[in-house]
Amino acid sequence: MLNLMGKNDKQDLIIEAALAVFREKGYANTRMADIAKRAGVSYGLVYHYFGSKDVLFDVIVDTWWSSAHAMLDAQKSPGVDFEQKLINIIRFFLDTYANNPDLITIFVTEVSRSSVYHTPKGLANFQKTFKHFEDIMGDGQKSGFLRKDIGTHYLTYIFLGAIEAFISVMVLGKEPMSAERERRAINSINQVFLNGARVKA
Amino acid sequence: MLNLMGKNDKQDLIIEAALAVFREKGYANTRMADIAKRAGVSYGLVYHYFGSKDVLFDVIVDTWWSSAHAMLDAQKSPGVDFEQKLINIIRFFLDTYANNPDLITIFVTEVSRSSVYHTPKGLANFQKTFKHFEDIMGDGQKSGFLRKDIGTHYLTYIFLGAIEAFISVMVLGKEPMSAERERRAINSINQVFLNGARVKA
Amino acid sequence: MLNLMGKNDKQDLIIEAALAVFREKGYANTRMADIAKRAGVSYGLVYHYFGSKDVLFDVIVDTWWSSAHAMLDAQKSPGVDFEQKLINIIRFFLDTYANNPDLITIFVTEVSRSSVYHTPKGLANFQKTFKHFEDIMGDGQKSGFLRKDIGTHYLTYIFLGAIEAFISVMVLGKEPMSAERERRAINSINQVFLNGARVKA
Amino acid sequence: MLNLMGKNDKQDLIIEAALAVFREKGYANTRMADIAKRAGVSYGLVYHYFGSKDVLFDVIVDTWWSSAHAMLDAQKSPGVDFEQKLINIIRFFLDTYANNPDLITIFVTEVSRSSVYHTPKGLANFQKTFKHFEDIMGDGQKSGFLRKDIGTHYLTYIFLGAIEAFISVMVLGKEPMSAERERRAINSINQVFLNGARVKA
DNA sequence: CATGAATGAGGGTTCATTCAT
DNA sequence: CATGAATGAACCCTCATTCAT
Repeated sequence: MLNLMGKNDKQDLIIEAALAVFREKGYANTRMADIAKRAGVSYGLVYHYFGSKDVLFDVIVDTWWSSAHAMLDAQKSPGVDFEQKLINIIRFFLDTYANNPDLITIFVTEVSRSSVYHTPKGLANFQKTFKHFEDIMGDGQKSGFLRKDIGTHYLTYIFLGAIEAFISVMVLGKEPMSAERERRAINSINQVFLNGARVKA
Repeated sequence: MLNLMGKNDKQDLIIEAALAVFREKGYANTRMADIAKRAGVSYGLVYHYFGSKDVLFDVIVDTWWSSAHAMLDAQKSPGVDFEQKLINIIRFFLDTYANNPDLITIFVTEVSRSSVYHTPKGLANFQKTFKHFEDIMGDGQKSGFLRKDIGTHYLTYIFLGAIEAFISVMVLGKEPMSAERERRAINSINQVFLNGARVKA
Repeated sequence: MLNLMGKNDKQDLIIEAALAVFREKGYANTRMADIAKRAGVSYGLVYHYFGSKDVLFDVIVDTWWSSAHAMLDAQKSPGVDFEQKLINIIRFFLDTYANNPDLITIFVTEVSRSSVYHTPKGLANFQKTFKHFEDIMGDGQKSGFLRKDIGTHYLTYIFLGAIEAFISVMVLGKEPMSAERERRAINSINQVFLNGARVKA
Repeated sequence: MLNLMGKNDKQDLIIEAALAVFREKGYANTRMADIAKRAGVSYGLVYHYFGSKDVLFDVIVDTWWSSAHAMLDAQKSPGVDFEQKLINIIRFFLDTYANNPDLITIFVTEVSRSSVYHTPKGLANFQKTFKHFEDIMGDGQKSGFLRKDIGTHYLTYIFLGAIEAFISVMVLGKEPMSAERERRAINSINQVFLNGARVKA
């Protein structure tokens, strides 16, 4: 399933082992020896390929940010219906949770807050993502779809926050994903974000 | 400003120093020596009062959870207008950010994801909080204020997610809080959550 | 029962607590705080009276050596029957075990080997005791009671070794003492030491 | 001289250094840094091989108990003359003293009392040894060589006590061993144990 | 490529001791 | 006499990283 480096060799074994161990124990409690053992290689080899624990973690984290940025870039084409864009974005996160739970768990538990706060690179990636969202919200306002009396910042808080909260609860509760759950999540987030939670008069 | 223990003695100095250092460096990179030095006390005194780094951190984290649980409990009284409850909740987070930025920063960067995922106690606290939110949303549905076609889980994702996203962005960007910003945040989150982001027909 | 210092006050409470804790945990694993807590006093007071952990331990150990030296001195009077001397000596150890098990346990487990080997004072006390035994054996040879073809060193090894082995087994096995057991022990040690273990022709 | 692990590598260097340092300073006052320095290896290598100070000590102590148990097992063959068994046992201790004084010194000063009293493993080893001695004494009684009116417990106290006292005095006095001294020790212990110290009528 | 022995700086923790009250 | 808050040197252990083979 996963083949981050393009070569199905020891490097991939190490990456996959690292994903599993980082998810289970968190960055601070992960030992390079754990990763090597899980990958079935000597731990000299981990250094041969990745140089340091930090670099290995970065490789994984970059995988995440790259895919997120790519997905958000893809939503910039003006031809797509706005509501469909929102659905695409939600679906991207849910699919990642379904297909690569280790990766998104690491993102949620190790990167989304701590690493973003404590490293310049993390902050830059976060801000880039946030900017993507704001741009999309700005487009929605320009096209007359979204209300203009709420700043794009706030629209992003609500929409991104909802997705993140959903994913986080799945991760924190280690809940499995299903097609039905995915359908309902997309619909609910979309419904409330666009139409509000209040009963209409 | 802060006086968690009710006595303005060495224990408080240590707690305040710990808040500052944990926020600056994160749990993993915090040295007990840093805390002692910042508090202006000897190395051993931190252990005299708190026993271990872990316990010291827990004391701080418990402060947060306790105040959050207390605030949410207070919203359970049926006499209060539902929309006012939402505003109270949003305001609690914003006020904490304004008055105790170290505490909420530690919560956002060290506790809200990582600790919740990796410790049973963290998970329990999170689930208790989530349950509080769901109960409130359930009350809103029963009273006819909120739509019933969206589950309380999803309503919570949207509302809690929005608040958390807002606070997180403030924390991550180290942005200052102001009365005007607070007013606008409350209004925006409330508006979109209740009425939706879509332009009305 | 025990009143080592002659005053039944805090000092005695501390000594008694120290006896109990040193026996339970051994010197290395005994905390001054444990002793203070067991005695029901603040641990500043332990220092007030005894100055240091080392001194406190020494006070206890000296109690032992003093009583042992005094008993052995008392056996020097020429008027006493030699076999009775041996019995007196054996009985002294057994009675101490019965009346002050903490003290003799500390002697066996903490002093008799380790402290004797590692401290000059311990060695001096041991050598003084050994000399006492040798003198007694020498007297036994001079009076024509003991064989002269075995050096007093070796006679001491056998006799002292037997007593020590008996006491140690009691201590190590935490076995209770009884009058019957005491009678048999005295008789057996005496019998074998004087007449040998071999079946007579 | 000593090669406990069968490979003359770093592990052996560490074991040999540990023997020397544990003997000189005792367990409590031994620093892992001392052992590493004495062995001429880095600090971490001691942990690489032995995991902890405790384990390192245990490895050494197990060496002792194993050899003692093996020797005692070897005396169970019925074909050997009983008096020769006693001599073999005495000689084993004296030879160990001559060939591996560090090991037996550690046993006498750190293990024989304190560790036996304070650790279950130590107690079990001691009891196994004591049982060996009792069995041998029981065989001596059955074969008609030893008197039956003295329990095997007491015969063991006398015989084992004598050996231990002899070795302990050598250790505590740091006395050198010689062939002549060994011959005399064996003869004296054997003589008194079998025939008694009393002048025959 | 691959191994794992070897390194050593770093950090949490302990606990005997001091001293102001 | 009595207390216990305060001190800080000492030490065990961890683990990322290096490097000879």
